[in-house]
Amino acid sequence: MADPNGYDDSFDDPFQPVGTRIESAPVPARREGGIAARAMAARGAPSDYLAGLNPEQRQAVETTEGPLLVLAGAGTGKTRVLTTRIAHILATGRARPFEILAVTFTNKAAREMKERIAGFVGGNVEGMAWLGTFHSICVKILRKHAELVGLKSSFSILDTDDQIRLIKQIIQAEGLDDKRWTARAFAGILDGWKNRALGPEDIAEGEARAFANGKGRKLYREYQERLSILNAADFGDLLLHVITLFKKHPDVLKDYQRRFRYMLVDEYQDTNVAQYLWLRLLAQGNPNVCCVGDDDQSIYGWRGAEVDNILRFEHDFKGATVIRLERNYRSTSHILAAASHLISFNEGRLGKTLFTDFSEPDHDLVSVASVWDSEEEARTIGEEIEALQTKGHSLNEMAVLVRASFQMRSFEDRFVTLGLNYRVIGGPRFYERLEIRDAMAYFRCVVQPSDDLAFERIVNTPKRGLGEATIKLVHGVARAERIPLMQAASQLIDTEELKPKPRNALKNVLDNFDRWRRQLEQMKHTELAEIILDESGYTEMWRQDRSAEAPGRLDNLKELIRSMDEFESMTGFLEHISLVMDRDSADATDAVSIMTLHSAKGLEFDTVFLPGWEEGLFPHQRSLDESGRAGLEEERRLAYVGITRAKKRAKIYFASNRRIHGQWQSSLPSRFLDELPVDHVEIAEPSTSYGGYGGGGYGPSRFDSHDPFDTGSYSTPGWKRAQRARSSEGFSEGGRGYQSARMKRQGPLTIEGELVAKSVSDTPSEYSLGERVFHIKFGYGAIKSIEGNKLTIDFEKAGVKKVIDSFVERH
DNA sequence: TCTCGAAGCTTTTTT
DNA sequence: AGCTTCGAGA
Repeated sequence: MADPNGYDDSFDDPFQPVGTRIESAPVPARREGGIAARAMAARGAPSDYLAGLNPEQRQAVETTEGPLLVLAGAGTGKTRVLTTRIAHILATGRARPFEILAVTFTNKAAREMKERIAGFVGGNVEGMAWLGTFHSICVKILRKHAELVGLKSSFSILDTDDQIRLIKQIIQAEGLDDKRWTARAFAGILDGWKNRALGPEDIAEGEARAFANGKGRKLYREYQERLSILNAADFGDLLLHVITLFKKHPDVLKDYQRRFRYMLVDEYQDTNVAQYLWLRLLAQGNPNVCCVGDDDQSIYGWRGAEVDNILRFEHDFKGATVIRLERNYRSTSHILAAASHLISFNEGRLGKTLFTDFSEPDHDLVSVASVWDSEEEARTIGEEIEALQTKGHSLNEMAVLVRASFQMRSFEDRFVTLGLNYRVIGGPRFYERLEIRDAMAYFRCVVQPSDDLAFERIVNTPKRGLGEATIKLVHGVARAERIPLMQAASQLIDTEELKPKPRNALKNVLDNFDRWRRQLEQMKHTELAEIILDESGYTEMWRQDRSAEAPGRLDNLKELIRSMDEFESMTGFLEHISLVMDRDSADATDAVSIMTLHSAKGLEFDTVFLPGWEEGLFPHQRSLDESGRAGLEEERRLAYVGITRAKKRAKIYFASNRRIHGQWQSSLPSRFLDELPVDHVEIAEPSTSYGGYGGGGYGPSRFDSHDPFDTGSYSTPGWKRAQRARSSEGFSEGGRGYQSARMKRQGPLTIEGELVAKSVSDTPSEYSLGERVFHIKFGYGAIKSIEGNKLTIDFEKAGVKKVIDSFVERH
């Protein structure tokens, strides 16, 4: 990324800060060799980039004005249209690079788009400042206007892990049983709300009550307050804050509306309500919105995507043009026929019919094979891969696409024994690893002393004897004084609340951070990073660790520092990481890919293996339980995505027996098998002696009597969960007792963001000299001197001690 | 405060 | 079955 800080307008961008309205946009001096200059130089020869487009694609590129929905079926050249369109807008001088907003969902997609545009325009895409993910664009906007939504421009971005830990604290602070009401569960609910752009005040009463005996709304509110104290935003907030900003500050919105002359959204079927609202606000000033997507490939409903957005496009954006791209350039006619027939079982589609000229008599039919269990499945697929390999097919052109990641294991096992190269895509990501997150927490504490979550993570990693008891004290001070943990800790070590051992340990940690913070300015950030990990004892901790993973972790830490080198500063690096959690795994070796169907979207392979087509696994039972018909349709789209990944060969498998959660279960073939067109499918011969399931062969009649929506509903996990939830309601009014004493000191929860930065001396103690007070640990005593919020007290039993005022009570 | 054994969860994933 | 998380004892 050329712009590590994400909010640095070094490009030739006449951005006007809020308030200074641009009445007539000044034309900036064009930089020699800049993207616009080059693009405009290419003007007059549009045929260059338009050549080779089919009529529909060309129309999609040239319909620049007004709302446009491009329904791009699988393999119809969607990305090509998107990038050519941008090139076209630039080349015809309709807009300058920084006047185009182009949104994608993943960083990978953004990167690819940048590369391809660069290909058209000749190298330099720097000027495409507003090409990125929803989130990265929001961050960019927010950094500029943070104050308007109650944040400071330096706000940090919480990842899922931080979020869960924070929620957990809030649930505990509420005195709720954090087992019954798990942080994870609430995070999910919260996510749902934020995806729908609902603030604490907007959620429906019923929904707010459903969690934690009606405390849902309160928890939400408290969570948001904590975030603002921490000067942090979670992923959902990035969008929501921008929406709020746009709504409350029409002048700011207007600036952006004016700036973005053309807007493009990729994968529109994956947008959620918040993203839709975001786009709508921007589009109010300017109708040139082009959304590209495929309703048949909407597979992220479970994380808030609204297929409705794409289905309603014509309604929402008046006068919209709809263009269908139906000519498929990827797959054989058999594969297309299979996919099309399958997806036709879905209702409520916008409807596309993919076609291709790519049809030869020797093309393979889509194959369906029955196997005994997952081991045989892996064995069979392994053999087929080896057979193809001997025929000269590249492993890179083969992929095993599974429904759930636990299925990957049997393939890995098998491929290892066969000595077959494979790579797993989408496994645990680099930046999610424990050691990386720990290291990052150290860096975060250095850069942002108020990053409580980071501090908590590493105070006692490696072990320093700073256990729960000590942390609780620090927390107490922080909460009472409304200051960050580190600041609270530094106050605490001036007193005698702590025993000498933890006190020294804590002092040591704080001194270290102070020193590192000073070094930050003098030293190269990579060098400092190494120093931090060394001096903190973190590296040493893993060196001492005798477990098998330890050496790998040390390698990862080295890799982390190496990757920091690409960034200009620690801050730039941290920003990048919080938004870009993926890592380029540009691996040159020839290998079979193993991945989930979800992560396969957008990819293509000559040969695709689709194992595990069994009822309960695919379609997944939980999807059916939770979302009924809609769930089934989404699963079907997933099947469609799977099949359409194949260029030449699609091979489907189902096992009669599968071990799920350690339990062997016999399984029925997926209903999706019956939805494949007989003419384009062959039933593969059982490759091993005990092939086949139950009665042999699969027949369409099998499921006729099998309505998934009224069978066995009393034993499904969903029903059981519902039962459990119901029975638990009512008698969990507990958590009384010690809670009330604690609550007293918390005071009002409405806080101005600035209070966070307040230092001790500003808040004089409410106690007076000579006053008799009670301290939980030291007992009764009289105040001898006051220094800010630190009191020196002569205790009747414990003698003279220095303590913090929030730990004593008047008596 | 740390370490070990027991007890719970396990769909899909990005930012 | 296997991984993480939690609670009891050293």
